[in-house]
Amino acid sequence: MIKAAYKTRQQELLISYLEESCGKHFTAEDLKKHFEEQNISLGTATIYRQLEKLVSEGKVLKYFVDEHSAACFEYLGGNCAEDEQHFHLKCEVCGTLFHLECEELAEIKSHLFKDHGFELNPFRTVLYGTCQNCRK
Amino acid sequence: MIKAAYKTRQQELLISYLEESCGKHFTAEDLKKHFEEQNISLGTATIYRQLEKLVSEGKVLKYFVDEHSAACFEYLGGNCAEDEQHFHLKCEVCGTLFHLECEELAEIKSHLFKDHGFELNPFRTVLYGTCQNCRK
DNA sequence: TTGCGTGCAAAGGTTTTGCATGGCA
DNA sequence: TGCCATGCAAAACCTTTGCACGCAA
Repeated sequence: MIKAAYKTRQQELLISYLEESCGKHFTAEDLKKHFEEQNISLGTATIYRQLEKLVSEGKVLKYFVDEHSAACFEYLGGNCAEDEQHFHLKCEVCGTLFHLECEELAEIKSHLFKDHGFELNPFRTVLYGTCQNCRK
Repeated sequence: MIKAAYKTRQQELLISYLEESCGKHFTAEDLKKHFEEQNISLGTATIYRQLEKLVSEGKVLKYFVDEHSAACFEYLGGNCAEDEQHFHLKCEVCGTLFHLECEELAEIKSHLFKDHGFELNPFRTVLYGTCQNCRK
């Protein structure tokens, strides 16, 4: 049984703002404030529910900058969502989000699968570390 | 000004249990339950405060598996600290947290480093997916 | 005796949930 | 009309903090 998935005004507002802001990241509160400033009402629960859906579709990435502070969300865009074959690297120093090419993903993924029976979900996985620039 | 750092019964109990359970991970709640089962009283705040101290001393590792669920703690001190470099695999279905062996870690890590200049932080990174059991 | 550690309960912040209402198809 | 999405408030959740008391040195 498949859910109907209606289109709503709130959904469109949220997605369209995220699309505009590709490459930036937001907390749920950031988003709420943004719409408040425009006198657009968007409930917190709605924001979380929409974001969760987008995350599970691979259109938005969710990650954590600080240990126990709010989650960050970042739009990955239509083009990225299409092909499943990429990883996300998050630099803990500068905060940049990198996209890792397919070959490496395939390598790691198949390694985990063959040797450990573990089927990796690249949508949800974020590799944390330090990028080239920040290591200097 | 240096703090006095008293030795307490609770502290000893906690450390000794962690030492026994080297290589395993716990949430604060796991620890609390463990001591409750033995009819040993150990307040939640005390557990957090002791763990925090151990983390800052580098004897215990603290990491986050799921977005907003409890932090995991793992003893690093003493004998097992050596090369206990491992990855964390989290099954999205059953919720189990697995520890991945060293060789694979090294492989993935050096790959990212050599080919992408990215220095992976294995403590912070959790690989999400589906484990062998849950794929059946 | 001094002052750190403990334990309880309350506060803190983020996210989820229940439920009535609104709105898409 | 049927049923999903929304929004509010309350609940849930983990963790931190305030404060009085206990206990190590």
